Amino acid sequence: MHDLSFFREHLDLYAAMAKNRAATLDLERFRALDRERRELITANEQLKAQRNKASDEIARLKKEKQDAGALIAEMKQVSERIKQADERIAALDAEQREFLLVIPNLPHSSVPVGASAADNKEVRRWGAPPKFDFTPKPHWEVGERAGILDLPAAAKITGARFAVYKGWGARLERALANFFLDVHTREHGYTEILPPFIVNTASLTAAGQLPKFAADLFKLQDTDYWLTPTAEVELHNLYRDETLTEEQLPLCVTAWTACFRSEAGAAGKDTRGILRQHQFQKVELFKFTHPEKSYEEHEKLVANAETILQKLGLHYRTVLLCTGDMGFASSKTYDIEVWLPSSNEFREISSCSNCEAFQARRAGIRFKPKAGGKNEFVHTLNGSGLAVGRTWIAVVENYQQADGSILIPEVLRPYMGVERIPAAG
RNA sequence: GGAGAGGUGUCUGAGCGGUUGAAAGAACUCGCCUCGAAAGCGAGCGUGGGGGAAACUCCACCGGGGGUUCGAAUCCCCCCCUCUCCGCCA
Repeated sequence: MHDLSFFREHLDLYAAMAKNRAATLDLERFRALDRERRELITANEQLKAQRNKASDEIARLKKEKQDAGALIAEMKQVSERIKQADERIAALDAEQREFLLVIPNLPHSSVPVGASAADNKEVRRWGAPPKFDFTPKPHWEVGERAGILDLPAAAKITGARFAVYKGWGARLERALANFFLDVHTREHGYTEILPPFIVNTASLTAAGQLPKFAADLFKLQDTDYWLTPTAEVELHNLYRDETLTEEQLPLCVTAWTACFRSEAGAAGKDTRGILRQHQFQKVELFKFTHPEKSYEEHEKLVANAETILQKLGLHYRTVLLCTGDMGFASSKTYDIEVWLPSSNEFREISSCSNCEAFQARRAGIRFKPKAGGKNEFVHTLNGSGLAVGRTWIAVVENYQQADGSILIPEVLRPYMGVERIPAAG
């Protein structure tokens, strides 16, 4: 959400942003709404001041045993007018809030302007694609052959876009999640959090998923509960409506969770294998930072995520998303894309965003400046560190062997207890 | 799920219809004292919004939302959360 007075004074900025992000924005409607609302508030506050004065006067008169009847009668009228104005203002507030809640964040000046993923900018590349003396198979074939992935079973238990991992496959998923958490907590200074996997409407609104993207989420019937689409929601809301001290910043947390997405807009896309699932595991990185340090911290966060791929020896590239491809709440986003040899392409495995004060304002997360002065909103950053399921795919595809076995990267061996997943499963 | 108790400022904790934005204590900040510190003494110390160059001033906020009233932290209703006991359960 945007700061109201900033928004009011920089409408041109938002008009330009809407164009770059392919969003629609009816500024005339805002102007009319804003004008009416402010005029009403001013007038109403004068009435309230009058009522407050009169209340004191009534109290005084009563104490002195004098008649306050006339004043009470007059205030009865005033109160009625205040009540009507309050109702109208509440309606305008709601309307204005709805208006502001669906406007995406302003992109940072370093973000390239563009319409789609085609305009994203590759900023670096690490490693090289592995060489095979055979044709590498897609992960679902390798997984099925090794007996570590059972998609028909998942279809029976639940439905499409779900997976059953078996034996070493399940072990690999668990090993990856543990490895990620260990690296981020021991080497990168994040505090581990294990949050609920179910969140409420307020949390989703604060993080930016609602009200605009309800269709992407699973909602629990007859409750205010939703399955979390990402631990970003929980981690962000850890400090909702709280004021941190400047000394606490940057506050870095990480969490492993399951994530649930309806994938409503992805019908027919990535239907083979487990690339796009309704349920997947992810280790999330999240930072609450000082506004002046957020871009510095953003680079560090991306590096923290990249470290995991380097340790796993997986070839990847890092891409700066253009205005048209960024998420709703983000000011600047890097995607990390890992190499998948079966399709000869890079696929997203992490998305790291600086949301500046956009989410903090929605959630009321401030900090008290050391030097004194007004409390300010923190900047929030989030990123996958990494998506576990997609890393599973990358390991299985990049380390598959001609005989159907899968070599385990060195760093994972302590977690797996073996050097390779045997061909037979 | 049943029965009860409770949610007030950074914390503890008063208030239970009218100078209460909120007593008191603690913490914190500044000053005095001290070689320094502790104790002591004096002063300050919530958030958001409107107006003003500023001094300052107005409005809102005592879990959330409604209601009663000239006036609500205080009375009534609904909801949420916490705690205790019982039941159930991983």
